[in-house]
Amino acid sequence: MQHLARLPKDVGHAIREERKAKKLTQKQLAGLSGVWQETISKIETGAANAKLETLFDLLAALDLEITIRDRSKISAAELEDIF
Amino acid sequence: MQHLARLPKDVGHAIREERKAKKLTQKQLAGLSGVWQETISKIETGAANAKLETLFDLLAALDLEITIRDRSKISAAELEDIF
DNA sequence: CTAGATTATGATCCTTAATTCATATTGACA
DNA sequence: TGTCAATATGAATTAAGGATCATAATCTAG
Repeated sequence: MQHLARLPKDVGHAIREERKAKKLTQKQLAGLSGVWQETISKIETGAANAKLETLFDLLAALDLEITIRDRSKISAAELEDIF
Repeated sequence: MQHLARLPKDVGHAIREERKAKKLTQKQLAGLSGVWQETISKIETGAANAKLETLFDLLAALDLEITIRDRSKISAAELEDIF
């Protein structure tokens, strides 16, 4: 799965979906990432405006990365449909 | 162009490259995004650990978006080579 | 329904980002 | 080289995130 994000809350949603897809609880992700469960909760629900470092700590623990690209680009989801 | 980011400084580099590709000065981007020139400088040079909201303000002004995906995915750069 | 796990929320403390102003450094170019 | 634009840096202030603890609310088997 790939997640498009244009707003901070999109990031929270993506984190939650990826965490659940990997069958991890917030507490487990906290252990893996070094970010507190309470903080993860706030980020996932959109109640926090996380810092980049915190975001990347979570992404690394979930084995995720981000790509930055023009909005006009053909979406990767479309490419995925092709492959 | 597409930029892979796994660390905060990668984001700064991407912002700088995209800003220059669009022939904008930091001051102009500041005007478009509402983020101060000084702050943009610090983010681009990696001297800041920006907040998500600030990042998205800059991305929106540059007409960029981010996607979150598994690290193991075939890179978009590779797909771009195909197309 | 109930117990235990999971997630959310609230308070305090500490740290740090962003703003703002001032200025220094660097870069481009006539 | 000298000048002006562009970028970087530093200080002070304000605002907000993250750590931490406590606990409430919610979800989920059994």
